[in-house]
Amino acid sequence: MINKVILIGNVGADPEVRALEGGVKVARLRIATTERIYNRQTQETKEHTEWHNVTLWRNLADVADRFIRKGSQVYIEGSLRTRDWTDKDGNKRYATEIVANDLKMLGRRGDAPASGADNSYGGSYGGAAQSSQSSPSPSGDIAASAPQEVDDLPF
Amino acid sequence: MINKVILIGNVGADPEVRALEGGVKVARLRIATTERIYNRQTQETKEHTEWHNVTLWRNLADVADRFIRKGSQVYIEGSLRTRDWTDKDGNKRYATEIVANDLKMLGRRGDAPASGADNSYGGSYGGAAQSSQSSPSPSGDIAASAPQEVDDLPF
Amino acid sequence: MINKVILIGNVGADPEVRALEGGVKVARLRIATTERIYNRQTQETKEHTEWHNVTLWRNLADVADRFIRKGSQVYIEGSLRTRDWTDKDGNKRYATEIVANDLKMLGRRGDAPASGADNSYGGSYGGAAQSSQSSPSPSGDIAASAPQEVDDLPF
Amino acid sequence: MINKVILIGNVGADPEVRALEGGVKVARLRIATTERIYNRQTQETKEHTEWHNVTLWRNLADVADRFIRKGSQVYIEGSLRTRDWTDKDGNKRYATEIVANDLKMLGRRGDAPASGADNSYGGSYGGAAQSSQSSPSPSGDIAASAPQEVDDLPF
DNA sequence: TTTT
DNA sequence: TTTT
Repeated sequence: MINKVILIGNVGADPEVRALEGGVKVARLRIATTERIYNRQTQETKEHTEWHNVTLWRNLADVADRFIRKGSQVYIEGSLRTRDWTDKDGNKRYATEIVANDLKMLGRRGDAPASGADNSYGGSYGGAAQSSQSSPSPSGDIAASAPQEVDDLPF
Repeated sequence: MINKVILIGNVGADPEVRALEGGVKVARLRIATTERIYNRQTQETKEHTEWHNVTLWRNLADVADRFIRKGSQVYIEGSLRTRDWTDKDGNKRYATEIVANDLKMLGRRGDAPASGADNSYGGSYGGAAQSSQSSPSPSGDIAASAPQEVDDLPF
Repeated sequence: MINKVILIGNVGADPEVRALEGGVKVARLRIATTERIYNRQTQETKEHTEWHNVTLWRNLADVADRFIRKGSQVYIEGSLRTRDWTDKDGNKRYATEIVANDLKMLGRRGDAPASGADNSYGGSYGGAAQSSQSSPSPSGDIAASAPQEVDDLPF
Repeated sequence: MINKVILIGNVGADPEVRALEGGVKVARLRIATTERIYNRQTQETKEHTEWHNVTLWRNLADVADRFIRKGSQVYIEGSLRTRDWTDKDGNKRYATEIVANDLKMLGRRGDAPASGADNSYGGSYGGAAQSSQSSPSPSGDIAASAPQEVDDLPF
């Protein structure tokens, strides 16, 4: 009835983007959420990083494609989906992913994702990606697979 | 950084509960979240049910053990955790679960999980379940792995 | 950037529903969320009830109108909105409300809101409301101001 | 039963911090959440900024005091609380606030809150603030009853 | 004003 | 395997 996931974390690699037959765009992101856990017994703090597979469709895929790079900090809202199949050894396999329905870029406008600040992008993307990199990388509120509409709200 | 899941759904089977060496209690729940999806093209409404594996520890496991039965409607808040191992065929396997940090029972006090709708509590559960059934079955706000404490809040 | 409220609670009174000029429907709900707070010092448990003003528009208003009654347990997702005005004494006044973008009814189908099970509804609503009462009162997944659409998703 | 608020936004001013008798620390933040709303009729996009009053206690107040400045981007999780009183004109007054139970700083480590983008920290804050500014300003995951710090995230 |  |  309610199946909701909220993530804030860093992107582990540039998004994988492809277009399905029919032109529908899909993107896939790996997102790390790191937490520190204090063990009262041993008085030690341990760090645990969890990696999440996020799938984005259409507009959200496009936003990811244009603005998200390895190292970007993002907010994701979505829902859980587990796919299953039978592998070559005849075993039932499962993979759980988050299907996004919202995506926001965090940090300030000029934020350099990852090591991109100091260099490294050099020539690795084609013209379009290049230019979107050099254009002002928006901070949040891009996105919205279903842009809100209003007509006569009295406020 | 933020790794949060919120579920509202129905429990597919009585909880599996066990105690680890050391006495720590763990429970496992299967929770179904069903959504209806309207396809504008075909004008059809399709239903999709997603099944979630939820793990509860200590107090939350105890609450699940005592109050949750097949059919119960519950609210779960928790975080995603993916375990991995190598199976007998040498393949890397993954399983994603939700580790609960909050659990509330939904519906009203007298709500019958599952077939209880017809008022057939009388004898319909075994001894143990009986007694937990006949004790005041709380609606919500049981739980709390980390019970809130207050001492001097000025409100 | 993110302004999100999630409530699960009981409705304090039947919804107030009206139609604006132009036919747009609006409903207002009062929702109580009660929590129990344990004070370790005094070893006492105190209960605190918080009352929330929820505004619902269009489809959600219609769902509230038809299915929600005093005592209903509901899930609300929405966002915070504070209105301000100047009162007759010239003071700036503020009122904060939750504008809903999702609404689900909790509990099982046959759940009686409040004391409605044993009586009281009798004749208190007009024909339409009556019939909607006697029609299957949906548990959840009614609603959706923005119904999901799918056309070519590969799952 | 569930009374949950999630905010991501920018802080409008340095936190107001004070200590109650007994030494308990409290901080108050003003947080702006801005959304863009597309009006299909007029094909215009309007921007709306909502301001939230957030109250933080003890550890969270301390974190706010040390690390949050005007312009900081933050994640807040908390619950709604409405206080009421009677004003000098005898009117019942209400004020709604969010009592935080989690706080994370967003953006990367070196992120300059507000006008800091140009590296102009030099002398712009008073002594105490200075030192907290010059200490490693963590990006997120400080905070909370279980303070979390990061310095060497590999991405 | 709801619920437990 | 739940619920509607």
